[in-house]
This record gives sequence, C-alpha cells and structure tokens, in this order.
Amino acid sequence: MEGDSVDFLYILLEGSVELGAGWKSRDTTLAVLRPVSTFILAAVVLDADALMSAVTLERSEILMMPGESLRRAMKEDAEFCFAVSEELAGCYRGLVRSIKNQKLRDSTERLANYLLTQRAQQGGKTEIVLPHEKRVLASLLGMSPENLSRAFSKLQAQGVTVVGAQVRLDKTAALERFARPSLLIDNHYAQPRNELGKAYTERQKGLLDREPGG
Amino acid sequence: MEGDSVDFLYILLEGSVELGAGWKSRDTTLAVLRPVSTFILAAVVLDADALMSAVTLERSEILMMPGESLRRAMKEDAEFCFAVSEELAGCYRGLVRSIKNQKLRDSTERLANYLLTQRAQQGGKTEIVLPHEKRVLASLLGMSPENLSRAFSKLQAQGVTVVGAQVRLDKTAALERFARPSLLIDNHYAQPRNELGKAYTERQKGLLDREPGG
DNA sequence: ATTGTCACTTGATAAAAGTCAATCGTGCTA
DNA sequence: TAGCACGATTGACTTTTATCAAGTGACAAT
Repeated sequence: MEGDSVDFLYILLEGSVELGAGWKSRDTTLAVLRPVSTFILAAVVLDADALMSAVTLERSEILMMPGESLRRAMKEDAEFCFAVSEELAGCYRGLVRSIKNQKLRDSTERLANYLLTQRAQQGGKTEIVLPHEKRVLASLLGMSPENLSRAFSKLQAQGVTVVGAQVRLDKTAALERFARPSLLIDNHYAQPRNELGKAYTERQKGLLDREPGG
Repeated sequence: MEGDSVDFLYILLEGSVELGAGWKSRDTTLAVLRPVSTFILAAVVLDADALMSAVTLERSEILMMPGESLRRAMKEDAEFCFAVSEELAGCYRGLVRSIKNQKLRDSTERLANYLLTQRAQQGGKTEIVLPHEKRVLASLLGMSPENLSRAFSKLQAQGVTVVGAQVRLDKTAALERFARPSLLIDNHYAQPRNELGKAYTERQKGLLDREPGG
C-alpha cells in the first residue's frame, strides 16, 4: 500500500501486477507489470515510503529481496550498483513517456497508440488480445470505462473492431495516421531492455523444455 | 532537444531550466528546475536519446559532465554509483508524484496544491511570489493560460488574491480543506534531498560572504 | 505623446471527459 | 433451466477544459 514503509524489493517472475495510487476517493492505475519486472525499486534505494500501491491481477510469483541487502550489495559492488542504476533509469524513462502520453494526447489518441504498441509487442499480427480487463485498461489510459467504449467506437473509422478482448486492426495505415506514434513516447519495439528481460526469455525456454503448462 | 543523443550530464548551478516535450504541434512543461539539480541523468546512464527538451528560462550557469566519464566513475566507485542511484531514485519519485497529481486532480486542485507547496517552500508566509511566468505555470500544471486565470478566480473563495506575481493566501485552512494536500503527492517539506541540495546551501553562503549580487 | 509588443484577463462558444441510469450479454450457481 | 452477478455498453446530461476573439494594462522604443 502507498504510504507504507518498504522493506523489500519486489521482482515479478510470473503473473501480473497493477501499480496504482489514490487520492480523495479517486484512484488510478499507473502501470501494469509483466515478468520480469522490479517494482518499488526507488523507494528501496532511498529507504523511503512507497508512493504506489501494488496488487496482483492474477496468481503470481514474486521474488522478495530485503532492502537492506540490496543497498549493501550496491555499496559493495560497483558493477551491481551500475546495473541497478540502469534499471532505475529505465523505469524513470518509462514514467517520462507516461507523463508525455497523458499531457499531450487526448483519450482516443492514447487508446490508438496503445493498440499500436500492443500490436508491435504481440508480433505485428492484425489481431491482438487485450491483456487486461477493459476497466483496468481505462484506468491505465486515464479515462472512465464509459469513455473507453466510446473511444473504441470512434476508432472504427480507422479499422478497429472489438469483440470482447479480441481486437482486429485492419487499416493499420489509417490508424497510424491518426495515432501518430512517436519513438519519444511509445515503446513499440519490445526488445528486452536489460538482463531481467533476457532472464525471462531464458526462463520461459527452460519451463517449456521441462514442464509445459507448469 | 528531445530525440537528440546525449553526450553530457547537465547540472544546474544558477538560474532556472524548463524541461518540456512536444508532440504533434502541442507541447507541455514537465518540470522547472532550480539549483542545484541534475537533468537528463537517466539518458546519460543508459547512453540513450533524450526524451525531454531543456531550455533556460533566464541567464543560468550549468555544469556539463561528459557522459562517458560519469559512467566510468560509476563503474569504478560503488559509493559514487550509489549516490547517483539515490539521485535517480529521487527523480523517479518526483515523476510518480507528478503523474498522480495529473491523473487524480482537476486543474483547480492542482493549482491549489501548487500554491500550498510554494507557501511551504518560501517559508510559510501568507504572501508568496510566483517563481515563473503564468504561461509557464499553466503548462507545468497541465492547463491553458486562460484556465489558469479562471482557476485563480475560483480560489478567491478560499482566500487567494493575485496581483501580478504576488499571491496572498489568507484563509490557509480553507485552502487546505479544498486542496487536500498529500504527503504522497506533494513535496511540501523542502529540506535538501541529498548532497546536491546541501551543496547549494553552502554555495549560496559562500557567494554571500565573498561577492553579494555576483 | 505615440506606437507597438507582450503577458494576462475575460467572455462566448465548442469539444472533451465524467457521471448517472438503464440495458445487454456472458458465465456461473442454485 | 431460471436467476443472478458482473463487466461492458449506450444514451442523456453535467462538468471540465480548450479554443477563439476581444480587450486591458504595463512597458519600451521612437
């Protein structure tokens, strides 16, 4: 919970986690994490209270590392400390993108760019699957669920068709002309950002070899 | 400029710098920095392109440190590297606060909390001075200049009076009841966050001793 | 004094987004 | 199979915000 002191660094290995925050009866989703991701790293480094709450959205596997251990290791091992800095810097840049997305685009533009980002991350097929409930997606994109529905309707003109969690993107060219994705805001290119990303790929391979479906 | 590759870490020693970003003929202010602050640290650590543009708002003094030197020093000196991590973590948390402010509050609430934050940072007097032009303030708070004027008008009911850059805050209790400031969003308590902040205090003292007004 | 610039304000209007209420499906349970 | 719970959608309405246009006041240059 936001406001609580933080004793551990959390690392999501399997499942998904929602980071959110509230104020005065309102609340919003700041990010939905997929493996492998750290969270509340900044609070741990500074030994400060959490600014975000974390909730699992499904059955998840989460590694907990004592904050004191992390800080000690950082101070003793410059190479490790640099790796943590890189992770922190990556998270920071993710937030910068998020603020720009929020302040520079209206809700329909945010949805359009979200769809294009998902398309790229899911392999570029014309059909994609929304990875969360629409209510969560709406909160993540900074709008009400009702407005998310209406935004989907508006994008019909750009070849977007929705059936449940399935979304078809015919007319990608029209959608891109509308969305104007930017390398400085959107993360279309889903190469592993660092060792954590690579680790997940390796882990998935290992799991497939040994126990499919485990 | 955003999108450019980053060769140096910048450290603002004197003056003020606006960090902003644009998209499709729109643009917004993400932060206004005061001494002593680093900027584009994350891009330097990752040796990546800048996500924000920086502009000086007045005659300023800026220290430039080669990115390669910074990264080398971090990899060689764990203590230094940890200090950089702390700075990064502090910047990260500043952004988290900023997103929460943006997504959870409407424009008048953002202004009210901004005024209370300024009051605290300027020593708690009932009269404060807006540190930037109102146009910049509007962009920072994520609204049009016209709406900033109207937001000030609305806050008259909470004892806010504006004459140019001078703002009187009578009825602080009423203003706080309206603004509902939160430790998890607002940075009311302006103690130096780290060595950079302390350095600035020291530097100011030195300048006063030696050459007032220099 | 005049002119022009520029930041700011104000009012009218339009667009965007939120809220409330009702409805539609889907899947689950009794 | 009927009823229920829940997420999603739709329509009507309100609030919030942006946009456009006009006007004010301070200030600098001529």
